[in-house]
Amino acid sequence: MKKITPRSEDFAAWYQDVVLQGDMAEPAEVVKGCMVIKPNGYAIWELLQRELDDRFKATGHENAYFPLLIPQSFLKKEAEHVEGFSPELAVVTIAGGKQLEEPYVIRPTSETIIGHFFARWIHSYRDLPLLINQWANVLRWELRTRMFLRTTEFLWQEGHTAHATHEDALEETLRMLDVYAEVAENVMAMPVVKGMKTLAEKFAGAVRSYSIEAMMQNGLALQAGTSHDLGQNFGKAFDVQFQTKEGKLDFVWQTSWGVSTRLIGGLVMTHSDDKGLVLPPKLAPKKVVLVPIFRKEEERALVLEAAAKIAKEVGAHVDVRESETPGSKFFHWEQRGVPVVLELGPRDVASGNIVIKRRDTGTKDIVPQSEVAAKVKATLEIMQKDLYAKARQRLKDNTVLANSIEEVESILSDEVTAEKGGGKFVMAHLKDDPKNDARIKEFKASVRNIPAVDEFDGPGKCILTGEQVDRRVCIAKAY
RNA sequence: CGGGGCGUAGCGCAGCCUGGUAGCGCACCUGCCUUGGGCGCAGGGGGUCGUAGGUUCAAAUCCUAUCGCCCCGACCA
Repeated sequence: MKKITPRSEDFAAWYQDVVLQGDMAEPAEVVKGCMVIKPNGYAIWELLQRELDDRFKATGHENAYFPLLIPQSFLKKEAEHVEGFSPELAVVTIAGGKQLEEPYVIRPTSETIIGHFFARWIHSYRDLPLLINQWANVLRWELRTRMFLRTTEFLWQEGHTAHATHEDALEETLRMLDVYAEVAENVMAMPVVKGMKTLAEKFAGAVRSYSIEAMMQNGLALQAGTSHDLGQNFGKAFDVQFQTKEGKLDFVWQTSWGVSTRLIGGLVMTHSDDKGLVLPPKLAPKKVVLVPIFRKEEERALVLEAAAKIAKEVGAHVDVRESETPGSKFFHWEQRGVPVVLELGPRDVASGNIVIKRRDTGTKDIVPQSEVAAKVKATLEIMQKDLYAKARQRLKDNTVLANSIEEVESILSDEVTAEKGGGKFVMAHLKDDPKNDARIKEFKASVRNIPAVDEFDGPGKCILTGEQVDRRVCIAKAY
């Protein structure tokens, strides 16, 4: 059986091993940079989709679907947008055996084509706000890919909304950022730093971008979700005008926001260990698996009967496979991140007990069968909380302050970070200016965001320009 | 696109230097035996050695060309 590379040895190899051994996905092989999401991985995505979609609906959004192909000219209508995405576009030039008069691009994101349709649908302030979400695949020709974290094609949702005022649009932008942060923390048990992107790092075509940033076990940052205040940029590019209450014409104020299957990569790198996948109970397709154990034929019937009864009570999957031994079943479910595994053998049938094992801590408890349902429920709840607490502590322990550019650079230097597992979130005072971002990039780090909540010491002088800024920004190396 | 590595059974690899019957581990199939952390034993199936050309009596092995994949970097959710 193939071993999982320990995190301490090679974090990137560990990540690949966990994904493969957890049977979540595999490289598509015949399609460059793409992956096949296998049932075990897709089930996690479905649970995550449900959690997100429920919240989108609860905040007034409706789902819709727009075409995969976008006329090439659409991309060019917003200057920054085309500049930002051009390098990574795949273009359809031939269809039906004929050269197309105007090529289509395969959507890298859908602001442009949605903008086009918004222009047709919106005429009055009464049509606003328009709150649309799309679940879709998009394609970006990335130079380097990693399963879930960055693939050529990926699955995501993209919210697109139009509002009558900038205030409304900004409120929406921040509301959805909050939704993302809430799902990340309460569902994925993945703490995040919520904040505003610098001007250098914002989405191509946005006025301002906001993000949630998570810290992986090696200390690298992962941008886990983004929400954009698009201002009137796309409104003007696509002529999305409406008549105000006062009878004047104005362009709509738009937002867009998205999270992707990348979240699954973040989930893996937040909780999993050297034995394989660890899933927070809320995102575990199988929360409880019961492994029956028996020797003799007469034991078999007794054990399976008891197992079926208990499984029904606690909602467990019984692993009845004849071809595998209990030992191999334990490894099997461990690698797949099942939060709780129950062991039931002749000893337990005789004593009326059952063995309950937690995936994250590896601890085994023996409890009376009469209490197993309550015990499982409690264990799942505790595990969800513990995973979050552990990740929160890691984020806290690896967030440090720095008061000079030299200090930032030395903390993030190659000797201690990246594959070595010593990555940090470095908090420093830095003016939001692309020139300053460029200086940070010199040592392969970036400003992740300017936190919405200042948990540190308030205003200070920019470590590069000496100008007064109102809080520290988060600097880190990132995926 | 720059640097490095690799293409041999489903997967992971050895064989290549020094040309001569296609090999190992895992997985798979059959039977027996086992089952509280990856059971064991016996038998079995499966490969135009990435592709194309060349050298040779003979090529996985030597030569030439070509295609593809992976890793590191630049780009990025």
